[in-house]
Amino acid sequence: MGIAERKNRQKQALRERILDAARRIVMREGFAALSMRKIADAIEYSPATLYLHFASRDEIARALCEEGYAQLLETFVPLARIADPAERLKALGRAYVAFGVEHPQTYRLIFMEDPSYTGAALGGAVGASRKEKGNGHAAAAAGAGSSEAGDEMGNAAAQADDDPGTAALHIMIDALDELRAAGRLSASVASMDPAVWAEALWAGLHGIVALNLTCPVFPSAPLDIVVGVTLDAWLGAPQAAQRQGATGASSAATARAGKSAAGQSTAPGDPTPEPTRRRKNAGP
Amino acid sequence: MGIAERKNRQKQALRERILDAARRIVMREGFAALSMRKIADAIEYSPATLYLHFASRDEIARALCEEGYAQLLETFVPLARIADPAERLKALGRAYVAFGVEHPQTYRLIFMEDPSYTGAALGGAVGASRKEKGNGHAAAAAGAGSSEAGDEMGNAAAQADDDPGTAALHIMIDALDELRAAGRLSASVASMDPAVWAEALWAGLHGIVALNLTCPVFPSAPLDIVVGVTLDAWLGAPQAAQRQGATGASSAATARAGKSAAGQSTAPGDPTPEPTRRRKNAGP
DNA sequence: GTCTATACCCAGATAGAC
DNA sequence: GTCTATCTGGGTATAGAC
Repeated sequence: MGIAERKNRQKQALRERILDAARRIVMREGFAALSMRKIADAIEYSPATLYLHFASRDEIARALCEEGYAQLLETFVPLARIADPAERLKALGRAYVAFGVEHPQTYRLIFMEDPSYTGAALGGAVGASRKEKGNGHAAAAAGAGSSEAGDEMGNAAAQADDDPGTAALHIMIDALDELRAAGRLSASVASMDPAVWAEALWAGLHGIVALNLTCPVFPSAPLDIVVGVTLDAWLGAPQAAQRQGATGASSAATARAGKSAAGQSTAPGDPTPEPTRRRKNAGP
Repeated sequence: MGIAERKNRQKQALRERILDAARRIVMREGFAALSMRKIADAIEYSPATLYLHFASRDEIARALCEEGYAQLLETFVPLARIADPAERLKALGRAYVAFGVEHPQTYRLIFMEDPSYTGAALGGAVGASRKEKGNGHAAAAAGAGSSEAGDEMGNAAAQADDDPGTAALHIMIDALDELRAAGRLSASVASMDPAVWAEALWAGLHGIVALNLTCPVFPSAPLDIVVGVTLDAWLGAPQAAQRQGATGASSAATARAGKSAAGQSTAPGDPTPEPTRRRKNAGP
């Protein structure tokens, strides 16, 4: 019967309208300003109607988070095809920072707001490249040998069945594994546990984005420079360790970062810019 | 006349009680849960009374921030006396992370909440080691040569007249300058702009703390290990770059980090622990 | 200085008419 | 399915009595 299906379509359509409105509010005024009333107002429905589609404001927030992770994943996917693992990883790092800078409220929501939001889309992906899932917490420091086990399901693009957040992180982890397998890590970090290495790099990038969103005096140098320096520090400035006189940048890779991280189009298809700095009280 | 002074003392005392109560609420339930009503309730005064001491909730928040920065500075001061600049910088880094982990809500408030809070206590300190104050934003990348200018007022401990936040950051920057002057930076980072280097290191540490507070799956390895790896990456694992077989840690320095960052006493005199993870709705 | 009382705002969520 | 109306509870801030 087509009738039930049409009703279903309509229901889905309204659900999308709700999420659209919610996303717009979050992008404009930040997550704290998101309220059921405002959403209802924006879509010209009564507040009560929202509860026919979402059980609570929290559920809407969670849906927005998933969208955010998917959005981040989308900017990663094309970069996953870069052949050279080091270049790929650098491109991913720059894209990660660019995403945070271009979608500050989205980034805040999925990575800086609430542990339950951040955790929802991350099924314990980090630190367990191909280890068992379990809470690898206890003895993770002694797991350097387990990373070259089987290769089935290991390819980045094939992980789309995971949730987006996990998939995005796997793209990074896979690149790291390749890099390690190729023995291309700079001498000073080659001996470390890859999982720790990955988390430390992630922290570095997250720190750059987070400080940029919250700390007015950061960075004093252009953002791309700081990003380039961080990537070089972890991935190793290609070979020549002794070049001196270069003040801020280290290589062509960093120079390119200037373009890619500052420009607005890291990946195709994001129609919605968010205001760069959040004002104290965004509302009128 | 002693009468006016006594009244003044009483007024100051109540002000302190207000801040005490506010601090306790923030530590227990997070900044978002701080309200005038709750403070008034805690000190058994009427809400209206609070407005005789603070113009708004925001003013209370700002006062709490200053306290937070001062608290952070206190944990830095004793470490500023470590002679070796590399060791000093590592100790500072570990203390920084330890502070964030031990006082999550305080750290959130001063570094992750609102740009105006974070900016209030930071008079443009970063990136301008001894340069003029002005917004060194534009050409900061070309300033590698200006760091050994004059030494008057350059000593870390002498900067107590600055606001606490700035002073704390200057302690780190000074250590970096010394390290650079001594030519002790690892080869791969020796050629960089010190200001950029400092900001990137700061971002790395901030990222570790921030992810630890917000991302449930971070880190999978013990925190101290990740901190140690980050410090080694930026400060250089002392000399031996080729040691292999060490899985997570790299040196005695990292091993020590395990103790200092995990233990509860980085600095003397903080009486108030905060719950480690923030629950979604902390209130009953 | 301190209180009570209150004005005025906002929120999330639900009951029950249509 | 959608609405109106409402419950319940929170918040900032102020007026005016004491």
